Amino acid sequence: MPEQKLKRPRTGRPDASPTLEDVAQRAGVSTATVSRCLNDPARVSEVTRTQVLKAVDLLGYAPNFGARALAAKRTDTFGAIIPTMENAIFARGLQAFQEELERNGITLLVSSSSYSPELEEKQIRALIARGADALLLIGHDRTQQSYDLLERKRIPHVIAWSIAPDVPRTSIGFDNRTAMKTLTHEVLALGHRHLAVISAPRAGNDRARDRCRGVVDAMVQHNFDPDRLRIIETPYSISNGAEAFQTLVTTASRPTAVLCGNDVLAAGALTRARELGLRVPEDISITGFDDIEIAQIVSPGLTTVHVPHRQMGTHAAKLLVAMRNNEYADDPASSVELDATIKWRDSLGPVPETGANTTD
Amino acid sequence: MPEQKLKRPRTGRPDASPTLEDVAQRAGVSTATVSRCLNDPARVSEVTRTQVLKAVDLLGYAPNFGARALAAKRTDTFGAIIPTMENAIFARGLQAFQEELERNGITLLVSSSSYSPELEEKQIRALIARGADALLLIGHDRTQQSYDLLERKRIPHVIAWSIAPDVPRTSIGFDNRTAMKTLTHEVLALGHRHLAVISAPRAGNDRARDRCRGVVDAMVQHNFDPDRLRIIETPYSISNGAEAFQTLVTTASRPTAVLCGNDVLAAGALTRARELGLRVPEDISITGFDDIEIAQIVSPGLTTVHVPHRQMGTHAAKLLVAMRNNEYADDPASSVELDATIKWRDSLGPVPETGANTTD
DNA sequence: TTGTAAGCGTTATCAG
DNA sequence: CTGATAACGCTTACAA
Repeated sequence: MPEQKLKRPRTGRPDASPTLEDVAQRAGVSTATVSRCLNDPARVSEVTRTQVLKAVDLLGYAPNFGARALAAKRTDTFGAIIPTMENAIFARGLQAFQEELERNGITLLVSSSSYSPELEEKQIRALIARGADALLLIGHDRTQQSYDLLERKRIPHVIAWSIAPDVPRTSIGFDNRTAMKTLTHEVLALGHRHLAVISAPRAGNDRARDRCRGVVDAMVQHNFDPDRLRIIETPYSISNGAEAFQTLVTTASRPTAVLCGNDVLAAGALTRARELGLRVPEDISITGFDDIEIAQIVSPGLTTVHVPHRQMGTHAAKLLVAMRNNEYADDPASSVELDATIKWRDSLGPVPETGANTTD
Repeated sequence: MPEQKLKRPRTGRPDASPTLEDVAQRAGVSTATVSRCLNDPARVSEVTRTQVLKAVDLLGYAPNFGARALAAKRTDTFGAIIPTMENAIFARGLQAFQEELERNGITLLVSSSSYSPELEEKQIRALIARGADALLLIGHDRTQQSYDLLERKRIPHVIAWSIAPDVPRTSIGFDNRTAMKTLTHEVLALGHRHLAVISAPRAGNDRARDRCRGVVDAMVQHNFDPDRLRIIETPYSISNGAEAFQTLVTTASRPTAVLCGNDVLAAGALTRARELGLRVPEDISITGFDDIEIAQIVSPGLTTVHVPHRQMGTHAAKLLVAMRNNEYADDPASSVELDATIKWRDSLGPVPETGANTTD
């Protein structure tokens, strides 16, 4: 007597999750039909579709992620690697990125690299290993291995927060250098001659590097000697900003304006200025970069560079979705440059009249 | 002539990712052995292990996520659903959670519910569908369906940021009610009689509810009529905090102390106070809750309740890992209550002497 | 429009 | 200690 071909007797596991097969049985159709119903409803007849869908929610069926990934060779999961989650710099952009992905039925996996290219490489590997279909990366500085890996595995990726016109990579961002240069022009126009900048470490961080360069550009353009520009590098954090500021102002020749690489650093500088009894901007001017929330709650409000966070996030998501769907139609030509504009508040003012600090 | 059994000829796809089989062939062993090498190295001999590992990195092999998930029935991915990513309230705790998971080789999937139980239910479904092995949830308020789902699918989960001693669920947090009560005691001890609170909407948010209750508790204990306590509910955001504060102080009987449900609201209140020309704490006192970074950069520094964010995150992760490994050894007895203490800064001071606002 | 069946790349059970 | 081999649950040609 031939053994009856009864697949998956399901004995003794009354509570296990229902499978496609269960639904198929219930609806009296094949698993293929059920699958189609779920993935491409248009391809099945009205009547069977209703049958199937009824069975689906009767059984509370939900597809098995692993199985689907294995068979379809895609996870509908994208990854994003940002330098840090500890402050809000990337929060708004990431939020927008996520929202756009969600509209496309894609889940976001986020990890952070602590501003280290080596760590980022590890994260890229991890994300790929977890089946990320595409990746969002911040800035252009990373190990060659990272790029090779992305290339070899054919992982669609876009680079945000920075543009590098000369480089053949899809990116969406703004020109950090020009933005900072513009801001510096304003500072100089207010009469400041003695500037200093508090920057993030420039190694492995093209945004930080470009911003510093922007300051230099402006100085050069005004015929000031850029070698006299004091730059302190320190990781982004409120307290580091405060420390750096203190170092700067307790120096013999104190600057009249301190340009910070971002708002977090600037917030720290501002706080310390207050603690030291320095009035901003009467005694000293301070500027930020990013225009995140703290820029408007510190006192005085921070004059800073407004960065189109949400736009970048949304656009990056759209780009990435398109790239994934076109099966790696990576095209540097679809790169986008957005504008970063100055946001005036109160922390930047004219140079103080007292000549005590002038060294010119 | 029997056809030669040559699995996976791999013709024409020279760049596809190598599989276990490729590695096995290369190393001259079976796929089973390779798998063991990777998952339980102790169970294979020294020599073959070296062979296999050599082949592995020669080929740059990385396991396929979907296949592994399908076969092993686990993804090594945990999920976390937090009410919001828009401010830093949960950032530090989540960071710690993530770090601990990473130590255990687990990836974190984060999503946010916008403080809506319905949305949270959707997120729970989504995370489970994506194969999350375990879940971190915030607070106890959620739909019954959410709990049922978790139960039915046997998903290990812990609840953080809140404790509910009477409820049989594994949780790790602090007592929001008592913490707020303690803070209120201090406020009352400073002579304030006319209090107001700016809270997040209490529906679906047990933390917010408990904090308000704490204020009432303290008032009752001091024999003050809690009905005279003005409570404004508004979603967490700087600008909402500012608006609520303005409403409060432009009212006929202005409070001398405003207790805010969290630091974000308080920062808004503080900012608006300044804009309105009110000195804090000389004219009016303001308190926060959470002790996130902005609490120390606003001016004056915010007197607030320090919440053990990182501890919660780390502990939650440990708990969850243990639960997953013990195959759902969910035990409410392993719940942990941490301490939340008052962090004194400068925004809370004695009640102003001018009797203009006293209504007692 | 629907069904059949061949994978997808692992893990895990059992023999050897 | 190692090798066959049967799942795992789904997608997707290919046929009917």
